[in-house]
Amino acid sequence: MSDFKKIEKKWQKYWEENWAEMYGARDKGPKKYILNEFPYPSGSGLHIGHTFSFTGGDVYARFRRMKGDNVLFPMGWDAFGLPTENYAIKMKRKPQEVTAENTSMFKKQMKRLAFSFDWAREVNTTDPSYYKWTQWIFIKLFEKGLAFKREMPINWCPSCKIGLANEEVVDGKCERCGDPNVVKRNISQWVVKITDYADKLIEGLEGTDFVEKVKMAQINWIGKSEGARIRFKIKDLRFKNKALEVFTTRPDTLYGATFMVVAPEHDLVSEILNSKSEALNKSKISNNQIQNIKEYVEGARKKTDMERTELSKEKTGVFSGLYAINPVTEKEIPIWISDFVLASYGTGAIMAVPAHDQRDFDFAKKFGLPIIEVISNDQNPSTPNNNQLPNTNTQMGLKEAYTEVDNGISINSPLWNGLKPKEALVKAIEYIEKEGIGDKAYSYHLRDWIFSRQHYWGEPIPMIFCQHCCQKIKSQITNPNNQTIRNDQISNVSNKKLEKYAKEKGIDIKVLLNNPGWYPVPEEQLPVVLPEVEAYEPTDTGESPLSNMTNWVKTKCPICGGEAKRETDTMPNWAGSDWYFLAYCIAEKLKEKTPPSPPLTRGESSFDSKNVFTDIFSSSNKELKYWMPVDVYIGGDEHNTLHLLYSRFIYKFLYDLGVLTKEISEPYYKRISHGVILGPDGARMSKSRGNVIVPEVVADRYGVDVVRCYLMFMGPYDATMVWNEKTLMGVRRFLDKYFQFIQKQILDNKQNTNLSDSSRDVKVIINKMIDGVERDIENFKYNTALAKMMEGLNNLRNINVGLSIEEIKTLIKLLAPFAPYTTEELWDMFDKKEKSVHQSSWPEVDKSFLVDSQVTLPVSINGKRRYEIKMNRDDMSNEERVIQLAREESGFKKWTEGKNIERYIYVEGRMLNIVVI
RNA sequence: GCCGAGGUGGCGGAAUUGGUAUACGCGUAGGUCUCAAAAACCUAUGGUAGCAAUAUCAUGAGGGUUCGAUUCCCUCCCUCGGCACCA
Repeated sequence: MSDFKKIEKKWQKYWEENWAEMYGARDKGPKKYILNEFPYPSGSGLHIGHTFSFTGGDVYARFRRMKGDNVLFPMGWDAFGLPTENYAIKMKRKPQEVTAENTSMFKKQMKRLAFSFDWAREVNTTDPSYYKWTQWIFIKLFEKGLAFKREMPINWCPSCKIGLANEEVVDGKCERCGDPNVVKRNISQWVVKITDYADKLIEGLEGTDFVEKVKMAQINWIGKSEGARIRFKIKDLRFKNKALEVFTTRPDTLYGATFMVVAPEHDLVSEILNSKSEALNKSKISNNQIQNIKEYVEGARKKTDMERTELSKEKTGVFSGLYAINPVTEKEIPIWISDFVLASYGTGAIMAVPAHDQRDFDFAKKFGLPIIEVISNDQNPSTPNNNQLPNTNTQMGLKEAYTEVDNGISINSPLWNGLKPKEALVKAIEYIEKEGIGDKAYSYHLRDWIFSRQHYWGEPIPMIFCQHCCQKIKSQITNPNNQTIRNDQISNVSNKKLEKYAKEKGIDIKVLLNNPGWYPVPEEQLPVVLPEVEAYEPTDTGESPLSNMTNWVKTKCPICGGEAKRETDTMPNWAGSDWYFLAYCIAEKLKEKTPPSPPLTRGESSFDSKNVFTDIFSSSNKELKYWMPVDVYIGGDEHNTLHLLYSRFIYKFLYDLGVLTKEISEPYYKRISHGVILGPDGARMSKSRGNVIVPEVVADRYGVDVVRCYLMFMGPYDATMVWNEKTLMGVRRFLDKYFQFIQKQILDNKQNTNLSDSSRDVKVIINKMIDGVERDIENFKYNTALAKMMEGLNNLRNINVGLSIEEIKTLIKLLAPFAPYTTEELWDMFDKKEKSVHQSSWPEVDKSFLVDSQVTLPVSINGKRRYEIKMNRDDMSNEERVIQLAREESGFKKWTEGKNIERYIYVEGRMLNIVVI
C-alpha cells in the first residue's frame, strides 16, 4: 500500500469521531479488563518499547472486543518524576506545563499507532483530582499505624539530592542516575510498614495466574525464612537483665554456637560506648578496647553498602569485651562486632556456628575462635558422644563449614543427638520454647518502605506537624530510642483533645503517640495541592523545595488549633501507580469533582464534598466490583518486583480497610511480561549509542500497520529481540500481498455474481486459519498467529479460486487486530456499507472443516518414519482400514519382509507405527 | 552460591505438550522481467553419500524410560534473567 499515509489519516479521523462507540467500555456484559502499565510521559516521546508492549495489549483488546467482550483497555500517565523536574529546572518552566505538553504528544502518537484505548477513562497521577486519592490512601495508612515517621539512616544520592528506598539502590548505585556514591544519611522519614503484609503478599500469589518467574521474583524478594529467635543472656554487670536476641534458621546447631556477632549499628554497641566509666571499670572492658570499638564502628559507618559487600571475602571485626551464655551448653561465649552482620535483617545479631556456616567459619578462622562440630556427615558416627559435651573446642582440621540440611546427623548435642537436621530442628524449637529461651519465628528480606522524597514534583504528603502537641506528648512519655509505644506507657498520657480526636477518627491512640505531633490533613481539605514555587531545585540540606514556601507550610494544628507546619516531603514515584488500576474503573466519579485549574497555590481547597471518599471507595461500589480484578496485566520485567509488590500491597491494604469488594483479594489475575527490543546492533537502545529506533520514523516510511505487525512477528511476546529491518520488509511484503489478494477477491466477486460454492480445500484453509489465529492470540503467541495467516494466504494464492463474501470478510477480520488501517480500508470496499471492521464479530470456526479431504499419514516402523499413505478423511477414524491401507503400500513389504509384526499403534490422524522384530 | 527461564538450520524462530523435527519469515543460490540495476514474482535451500529414487546422521553433551523423546527422568556443560555476607 503505497498510499498508506492517506489511508491512515482517513481512518484516524473516522475513529476519532466514533471513538466512544468503538472503543469505550460499557458497564455491562462479560467484562475483560486488559491493562498495559501506564508510561512515564518523557520529553522524547513514545519509544519503540512502548509501541511493542502497547501493540500487544491492543491486539488482545481488539480481539476480545470482536469476541463480544466488554473490554476495558485504558491508558493514563505516571507523570510525577525526576526527568520532568530536572527538565523544568533547566528550562525554567513549570513541571505542570511540561507534563501537559508531553502527555499530549504521547496521546497523539498513540492515536496514530491505532491503540484502541478508552480515552474517556484517562488518568494522570499529577492531576490533583487524582492525587487527592493517593493522599487519602496515605492518610489511611497512617491511621492504621502502617505509616510512621522515623529518624533513620537512609540511602542518600548526592547527585539526585534525594533519599532512596532500599529497592532503588542497585549494586550500591543510585538506580536513577547510576551515581555509585550513595551514602547513608540520618533523615527523618515517613516509613510504610509493607512488612506487615509479607505473608499475605506471598499467600495471595496462589490465586493468581502469574508466570512462574514473576511469582518467584516476588517470593524471593519477600524472602521469608523460618527459624527461631533465641535469647542469650549477657554475662556482664551492666547488662545482667538483658538478653541478646538472635534469629537463626538453624536452631538445631545451637550446641555449636561458640561466639556471637552483632552489627556495628546494634543497640548493644552504642550502649557499650555510652557506658559511664565507673561501670566500665567494674566490667572487664578496658579503655583501649572501647577505643578499638569506636574506631571500628566509625569505619563501618563510613563504608557504603557497596563497599561492605564488596569486601566480603575478608572478614573484619572487633571483640566487644562482653560474653554471653549459650543456653544449652551454659558456656561463656564472646560477643564480637562485625559488619558482615546486617543491622537491617533479623535482630541485627547472630549466634555464630562456625562448623556449619561458611561466614561464621571464615570469621572464626580469622580470629582464632573455637569451632565445634554438631552435625556429622557420617551417617553412623563411630563415637556418638552420647550426652557428653566435647572438651576440645577447636577442630582446625575442618576446611569449610558443613552446611547440609538434608543429610548428616546431629552429634555433640545431648538433647537431639542422632537426629537428622530437620528432625533436630523441630526438637530444638520445642525445647527452647519449653524452656522460655526462645520462640519459633520467621524473618523476611523485605524491608519497610521509605516513603519520603525531598523533591518538588511528587504528591505532597498530607501531614501536619504541631510542635506544641509534640512537646506535650513527649513530656508525658519517655521514649528515648524511638521505640514503638507500649500499652503500659499509654496510661501516663492525659490529653483529652487527643483522645477525642482519636475516637472520632477511629484511630488507635498509640498511632498518635508513636508519631508525636503528627496529624493527617483533614480529609475535607484534600487534596493538598502542590503550590507553585519559584525554584524547584532540590537542596543539599535534605529538605524539599517546598520547605521554602512559608505561606504554604504554615497551617493550623487540627487538634490544638495552634500554629503548625505542613510536611514538605513528597511521595515516591510508586505512590501514584499503586492504585491506578482502580482509578480506571471509577474514572468518571473521580472526574465529577474536577479541581479548579490552575492548581491552587494554597493547600486548603474547597471543591470537595465531605462524603465523596466513602462514596468512591466502598465495598459496594459497583464499578470496582464489576471490573476488578485486572484480567491481563502487561508490563516489563523491571516492574515484576517493586511496582507489582507495592501495588498488590496497597490493594490488600484497601481490601482490609473494607473499602473494596470482598470477593477479590488480588488486583491482578494474570501477569504477562513483555520482552525488550534491542537496537539493530544487538545492544540496548540508547541515544549515546545512536541505535535508537523511533516508531514515528519507521511508521512514516512503511506505515503503522507494518510497524505493528513486524513488532508482533519478531518473536515471542516475552522475548528479547533484535531490531532487523530485513525481517520488517518480509512483513511488509506479506501485508501488501494480503491487501492485493483481498482487493482482487472483492473486485472479482462484484463482477461475478454467480460464484459456485468454494471447494472444501478453501474452507479447510480458512477454518484452520480462524482456529489457529484465535488460539494463538488467546495465548499471546502473536508471532505464530501471523505465521498462520501468512501460511493461509500462501495456500489460498496457490489454489487461485474465487472466495465468497463471507470468506473474504473472515480473512479481513482475522488480520484486523494486528493491522487496523489495512483491514478497515478493505472492509470499506464492499458495496453494502457496514460499521467498522473493528466492531464486527470474530468469525466462528466450523470444526468439520479442520481436516483436509485427502489426508497423508506417515507410517513408521519401530518409531522411524518410513513411508506414507494417502486416504480420504472419512477413513481416518477407521483403524482397521488404515492398517489395511498401510499393508497394501509397497513400502510395507520392503520394511517388514522377514520380520514378525508385533503390533500396530495408531494415533488417529497423526501416524501409524508398526512394531516389528 | 541460591532461585527462575532457556540451549533446535547461516539467522529470528515453529512443533497441536509423547506422535511426519526445522512451520512462518530473513538470508543465500538459480531463474523470469529489464539496456542495466532495484523492486516484484517463481524455484531450490539442515549435514553427509548419490545422477536419482533413497539411505544415513542431526534439537548443548552423555545415559535412561518408551513402539516412538526437541518434549518425561538422571548426570554434566553453557547462556540469559532475578536475588545475594539474609544468619
